Amino acid sequence: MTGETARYQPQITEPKWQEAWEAAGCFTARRDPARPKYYVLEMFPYPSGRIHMGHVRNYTMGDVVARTRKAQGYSVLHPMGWDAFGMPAENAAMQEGGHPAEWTYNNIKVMKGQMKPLGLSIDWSREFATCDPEYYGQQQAMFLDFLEAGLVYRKAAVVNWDPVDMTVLANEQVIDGKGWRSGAEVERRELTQWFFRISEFSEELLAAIDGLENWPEKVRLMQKNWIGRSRGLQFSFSTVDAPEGFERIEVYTTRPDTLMGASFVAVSPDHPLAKHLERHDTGIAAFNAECRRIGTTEEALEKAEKRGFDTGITVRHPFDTAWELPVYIANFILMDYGTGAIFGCPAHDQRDFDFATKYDLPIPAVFVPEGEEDAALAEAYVPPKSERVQYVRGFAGEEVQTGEEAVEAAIDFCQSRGVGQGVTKFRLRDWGLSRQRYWGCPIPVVHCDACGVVPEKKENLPVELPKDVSFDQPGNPLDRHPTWRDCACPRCGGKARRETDTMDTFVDSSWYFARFTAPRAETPTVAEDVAYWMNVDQYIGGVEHAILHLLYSRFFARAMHRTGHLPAKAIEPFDALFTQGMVTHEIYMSWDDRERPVYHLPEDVILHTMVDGKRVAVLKAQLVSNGETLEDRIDNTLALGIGTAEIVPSAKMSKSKKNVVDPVDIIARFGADTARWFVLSDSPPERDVEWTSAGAEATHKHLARVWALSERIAAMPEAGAAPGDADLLRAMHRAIDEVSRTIESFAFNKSIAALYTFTNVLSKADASGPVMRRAVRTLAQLMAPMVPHLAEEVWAMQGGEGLVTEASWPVADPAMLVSDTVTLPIQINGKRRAEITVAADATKEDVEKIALADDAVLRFLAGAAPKKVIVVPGRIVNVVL
RNA sequence: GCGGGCGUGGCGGAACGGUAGACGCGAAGGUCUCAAACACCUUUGUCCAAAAGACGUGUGGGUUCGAGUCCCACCGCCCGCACCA
Repeated sequence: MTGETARYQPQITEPKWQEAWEAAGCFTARRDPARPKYYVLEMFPYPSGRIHMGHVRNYTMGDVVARTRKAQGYSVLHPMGWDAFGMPAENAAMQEGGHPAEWTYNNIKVMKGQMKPLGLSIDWSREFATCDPEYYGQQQAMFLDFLEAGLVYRKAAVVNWDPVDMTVLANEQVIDGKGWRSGAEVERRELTQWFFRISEFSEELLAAIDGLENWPEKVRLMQKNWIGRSRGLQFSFSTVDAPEGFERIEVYTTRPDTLMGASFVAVSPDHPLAKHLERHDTGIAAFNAECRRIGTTEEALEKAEKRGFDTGITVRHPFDTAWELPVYIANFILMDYGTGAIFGCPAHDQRDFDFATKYDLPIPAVFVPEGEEDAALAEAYVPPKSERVQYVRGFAGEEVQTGEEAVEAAIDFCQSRGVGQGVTKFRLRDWGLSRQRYWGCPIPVVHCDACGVVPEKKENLPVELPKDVSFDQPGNPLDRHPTWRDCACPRCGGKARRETDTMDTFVDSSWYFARFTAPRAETPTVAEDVAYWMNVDQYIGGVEHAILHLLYSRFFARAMHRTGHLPAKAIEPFDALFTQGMVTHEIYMSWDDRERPVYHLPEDVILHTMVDGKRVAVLKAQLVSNGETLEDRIDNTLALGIGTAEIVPSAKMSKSKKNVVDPVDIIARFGADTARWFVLSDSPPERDVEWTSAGAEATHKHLARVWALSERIAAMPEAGAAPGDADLLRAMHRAIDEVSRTIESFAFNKSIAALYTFTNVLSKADASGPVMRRAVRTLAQLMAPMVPHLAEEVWAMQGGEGLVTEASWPVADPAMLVSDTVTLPIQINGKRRAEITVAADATKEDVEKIALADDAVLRFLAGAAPKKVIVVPGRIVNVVL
C-alpha cells in the first residue's frame, strides 16, 4: 500500500470518533446501583475566552482517569462547567463596553468549541456556569440556610479603597500602593461586610487533614500551617497614663516563657487604643495613616520596614510592678491575629530585635545555649522550640529545658498567679465574602429601616442581577440602580434597600462539585444523587488552589452537611487530590534600538541547532525582508546574532512574554491525540512540563508510526505461529501491568514510556499474525485513555468489537510477568565491577558462591578472603574487602 | 518577611537505600534516494585513541557494606500569603 491512500489523518478520524462516542452516549453519567461509581473532577475553568495548554494538560489527566475507570467497570461521572463570575468580565465591560454576561457567555461558547475537539469523555449534559441564575439562585438559598444556622454574620473589615475611583480594589489591582487605574494612593478603609464563620471549624478542619491520605503531603502541610493552631498565654498588662477605657492592654503570646525578656509592648494601627489615640494626636494619626497605606496583604506588611510610634503610654510588668515597658503602635502587628497586641522580646525574635535596635530598647536574653554565658546579642537567638536551652531569666520550670516545656511551665505558673489564661488560637480568620462588585452572586438580604437586615424569602429567589447596567462610571452599578436596589422589606413590607454586595467567587467554586451530581435540581442538591456520587474520588487541579479553594470547599461541605444539603460522608468532599504542574515554554527575546526587550511568538521564529550544539532562534520576518533562506543566514550573520533572538529558558506561558502555544493551532496541525500525548509524556504530572515544538512533532511521528504498524499487522495472515510469539505475549503482559500501575499512581509519563517500549518491541517482533493482532489490540486499549481517537482507529483496523472506549480494561497475567533467571550486579566495596546471571530462585548461598567465583571478583580479591558478602536476593551482591 | 516545593547528560526526565541516566527529544554515523525530505538501522554522561580505569545526581559535611534517595548546613529557582481565578 502506498502512502497516498493510507495515512494517519487525525483531522479526519478524530471528529469521526467523537461523533461515534456521542451517538453511543458513552459518557453520559447514570446512577447505577449495580456498579461502583467513580467521580473524576478537574477544577473547572474561568471562561477567559481561550483554552491554554494548562487546561489541555489538566483535562487530559482527568480524562485518562475517567476513561480508565470506565474501562474498569465503574459508573463514571466526569462533568465540566464554568467558574463564570469575576472581575475580568467587569474589566472587559469597562474597557470595551458591552455587558459582563454577554462577554462571559460568549467566552464560554468559544472555549467549549475549543475543548470539544480534544475528545474528552465529559458528560456535557451536566454543564453549567456559576453565573446561571439557576446555579446562583441555589447558592442564595444555601446562604439563607447558613444565615439561619448562624454560619454567616456581619462585621467591619478592612478593604483597599481607591479615593479617586471611589471603589474597592482587589489586592492585584493595587500596584506599589497605588490604584491600577487611577494611580491614586490606596487607603485601608473599614466597611461592614459579610463573613462565613469558618473559624468555628478551625479545630475540625485541622484535625481532619490527617484523614486526607490521598492528598499530597505538601498540600496538607500548607493547610495545616494556614489554619495555624497555636498554644499560648493571653493576659493583660495594666497601663500607666492611658486614656480612660484602656486601663489594661490584652496581649497574646506563644512564648510566655520569654516574659522576663520583654522590652516593649506593640499594638496594631487598627487596635482600639491606636484608633482612640489618633483622634487626639496628629502625630499618631499621621503614623497610622502611613501604616494603612502599606495595603491589606500580609506579604506587604511583612516586607515593609518595621516601624513604630511611641505612644508615651507605659505598662507595668505583671511580675514586677516597678518595671515599666513602653507601648508602641507598630506597623507589623496584625489586628486580625491574636488580640492585635503583643509584647516584644527582642532577644528571641528577629523582628522584635530589629525593632528594639532601631528604637534603642533593651535586649535582655531569657535563655542561652546550654553551657554558654549570658552576653550581648548581635542578632536574635531563635533555636527550635524542641531544643534544650539554659534559662537565665526564666521564671517557671527547670533552668535547663526545652522551649516547649518552658512554655507549658510558664502558662501554668502565670495561671496560678492569676496572670492570664492558657489559650489555643488559630491563624485562620473568618472568610470575608462581601465584594463591592456587580458580576457576582447577589447576597440575598435586604436592609430595612424598621427591621434591619432581613433575609429575602426563598420563594423570591433567585435574586437576579439586573441586566440594565452600565460601567461607564466608577463604583458598583448595583449601588446606583434605583429599581433593583430599592425594594420592599420581606418582613414588614416597608421601604428597604437590597444588599448591593455580591459574593466572593470562591463561594461559587466551593460547592460546584456537589451541584454536578444534580445540576438541574430545584434544590441545591438531591439526597439520592449526592448519596450515590459523592465524594469526588479524584480531584485534579493546580497547586495554586492548594490552600484557599480547598479549605473553603472543606468548610462549605461541613456547612452544607449542617444545613442538610450533604450527607455526613461528604464533609471531606475530595477523597483524592492531585495537583498538576504548569505548562511552560521558552521565551524568544531580542532587543530594540533602545535596549528594551522585544518578545517573539514561537511561530515567528525558526529554531536551529548549530554544529557546536548551541540553539538559536532565527526571526522569520528578518529572513523574509532580506530575501534569505535559513542556510544563508546560518552561513552569514548568525554568529553575529543579527536577526536572531535570545532563547530564555522555560517560563510560565503568558501573553506578555509571547510564549503562549495555542492548543487550537496544535490540534489543527497535529490533531488532539498529539496534544494529549505530549502534555502527558515528558514530565511527571505534578511537575511543570515544557512545551517544545520538536517534542510535539516527535509525538505526532510516533502516533503515525503506531498507525502504520497497525496497518501492517492488519495485513498479516490470519493463522499460524512464530518463534517470537511467547516473547511478544510476555512483553504485552508487562505493558499491561506497567501501564495499569502507573495510571493508578498518576505517573502518566511512565505509562507513556511503557507504551513506547511495548510499541518498539511490537514493531520488531518476530511473531505470528494472530499474536501480533492480539498485541496491537491490547496496545490500542492501553493507549485509549491517552489517545482515544487513534486507539479507536487501531481497534477498528484490527477487527475489535464495538468501540475500544466501551471495551473492558485488560488484566495482566502474573505468571507472564516473572522470568526464570535474573541478572545481578556485583559490587566490590560498593562499586559495580561485574554482573552474574542466576536462577531467579537461587539461594543466598548459591548466589554468593557464584559471585565469588566470578573472574572480576577473583581479580579484586587477589587471593584474599572477603571481609563480608552482602547478598540482597534479586537485587545485588556487595563484596566487602 | 512567613509557609511550601524543586535542583540528575546538550534537553525533558527514569531509578522499593541496591547496576545512575529507563523512555523520549536533540546530535553523530550508516541504509534507501540522482539529491533532499521521509522512513529504517547503529552510536550517544564526561575524561582517555581504545581497553582497563577514573570522575559523575546544585555545594559542603555526615550516617551506611552501599546514598540521587536518609540526616545537618548552605546556594539557586519556582509557587502561595486571605478582594486574581
